[in-house]
Amino acid sequence: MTVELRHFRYFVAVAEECHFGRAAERLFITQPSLSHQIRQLEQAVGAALLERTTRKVELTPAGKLFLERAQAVLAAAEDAVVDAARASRGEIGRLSIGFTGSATYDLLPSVVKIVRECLPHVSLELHGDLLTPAQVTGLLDGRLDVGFLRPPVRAPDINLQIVRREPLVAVLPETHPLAVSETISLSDLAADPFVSYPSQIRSVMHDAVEEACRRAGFRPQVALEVHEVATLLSFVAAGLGVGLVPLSAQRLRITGAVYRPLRERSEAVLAMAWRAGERSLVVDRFLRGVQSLTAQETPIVAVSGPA
Amino acid sequence: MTVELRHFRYFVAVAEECHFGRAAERLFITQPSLSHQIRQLEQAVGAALLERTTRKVELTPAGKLFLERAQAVLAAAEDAVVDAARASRGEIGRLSIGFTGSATYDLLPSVVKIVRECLPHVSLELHGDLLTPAQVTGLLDGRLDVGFLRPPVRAPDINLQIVRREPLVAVLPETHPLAVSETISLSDLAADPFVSYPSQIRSVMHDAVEEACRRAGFRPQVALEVHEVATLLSFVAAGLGVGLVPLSAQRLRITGAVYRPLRERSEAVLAMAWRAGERSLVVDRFLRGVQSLTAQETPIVAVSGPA
DNA sequence: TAAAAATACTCCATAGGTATTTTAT
DNA sequence: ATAAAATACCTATGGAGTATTTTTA
Repeated sequence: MTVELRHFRYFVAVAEECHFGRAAERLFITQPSLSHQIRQLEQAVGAALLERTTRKVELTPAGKLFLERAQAVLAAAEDAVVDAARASRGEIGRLSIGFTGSATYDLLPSVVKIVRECLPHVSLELHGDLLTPAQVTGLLDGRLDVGFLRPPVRAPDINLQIVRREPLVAVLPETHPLAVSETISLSDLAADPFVSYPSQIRSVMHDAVEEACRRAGFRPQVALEVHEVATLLSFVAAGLGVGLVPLSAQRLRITGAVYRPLRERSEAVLAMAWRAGERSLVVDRFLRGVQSLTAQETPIVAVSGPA
Repeated sequence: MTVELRHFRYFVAVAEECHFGRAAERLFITQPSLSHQIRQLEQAVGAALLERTTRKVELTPAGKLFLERAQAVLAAAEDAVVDAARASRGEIGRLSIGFTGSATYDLLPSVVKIVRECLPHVSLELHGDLLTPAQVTGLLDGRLDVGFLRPPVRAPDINLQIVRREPLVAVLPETHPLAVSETISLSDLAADPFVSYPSQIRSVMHDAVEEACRRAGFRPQVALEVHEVATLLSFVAAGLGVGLVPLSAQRLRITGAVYRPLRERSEAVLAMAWRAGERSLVVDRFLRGVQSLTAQETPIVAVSGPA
């Protein structure tokens, strides 16, 4: 004999009514059938759950405990069904989103806003400061649903959409001679030590910096390599060198360092990534939400001049 | 169609195996039967839980959520059965015990000790400072399983067993003239104001005090009535009168008041009470535990002379 | 084309029904 | 004496089996 939900339902009815006849009526079955099922349950449990005489039915201590548990089981089973239905309609669910370092700061509020508006009952799981390769593996093995990262991504099965193209800006110690200029030319920094991004792990920001400098006619002398924009800022503020960051990182400020726009054209691309075969309604709605924002050409972060 | 535990079991197997054939094997049923049951489940839920092709089976987002819930439901159902069996064997359970004011202080540690030894997995619920009538109603309506109270109890369906007979001792302000004596005679207190127990609600301690004084040849002038021994002590310490308490209350001390044994014989009886029709193994074992202690004539509290 | 899920049907185990007996107040 | 649970036996729903078809990688 295996215990089924039926047994729980029947037991709860009898325990609540303290009467087989009334319980049977409530369950739309006959009293003998109910008696039989309760007997089966007691046999399966291996203990008496009800103390019955012909005048009254009452719970044994084991029955009292079982009643509480049975009610919990029935509620949990019901919830499982209802919530699965809701999840299939995209009403509830979980969304796991990854951010590359700089995007963490300015994109996160917009993302949270989109989710709260489009997907009110979806819980968010946010992973900041993930470099592109970490996000790609996260997407592929299911730990992430959506990633905000810097291309290129060399993986099939990952869809990409450019969310933002933004210029690089220079970060200078406030004591730097050029800190007095409104804008600066990248070539003026040719002699400065650079705080840049990891070269080993093929960071895209590293490449962007190298490329910008190459076009300005020099190779930067990299004094330090950092993983996070915040670290870069603190090193620049300490006077250890100059750096380049995406415009959006200007959100993040630190005393002792200033941002200055570059006269040269430069570009860092931020893209949104997701699994090509994505089925989830929740992810789908989120993607649409982000797309509608970027489509209307409203820069998610309004830039208000040099910091 | 009603969802049964069977559906949960089958779904979990398929979700874990990601393969109908293997899951069916594991469940000792055939693949078509399993397919049919899963289909029923999906119909009942009203959502696709599995994405199947002939090459692979994978979970939809709703299916992922349902898998977690289903596993929880199955575990809860299993636990309900196992724990009910344990409860019937008295291995787990709850025990709710009431104490009269004075017994709270000296009996509680012994009670906890008995439970920890005889009933290791039983959780204790303790209710202190309950007068006899409150305990009797608590026992009758099931809020208490056992009570330690002072007789008499005028209710059928309640079993009583005397746990301890103890003399009364006098509590005097330390400034009282008789506080210098080793022992005192109750009749010497005939002129003193008394701090005593409630007369309205037929407190047994009140009767015990009245009776002791009557036998000593006087009626006490009751200056104050209190509900708890601790309150009595503080009033005596404040010099508002003298009082009588059961010997066991000596555990409780207060600066400014002293205990003195009485030369007269006096007696306060403490009894253990429980429902006459008690079925619970847990209660039964507890009662036996207490009985074995009182039977061997070991006073639960050793008295070490006047305080 | 081959592996695996779905479909079509058949069968019997058992949930549930009816009639009756037992039991405790 | 009677209300209510247990027992005995019967019925039929539906869970599970066998054989087969459909699907897609």
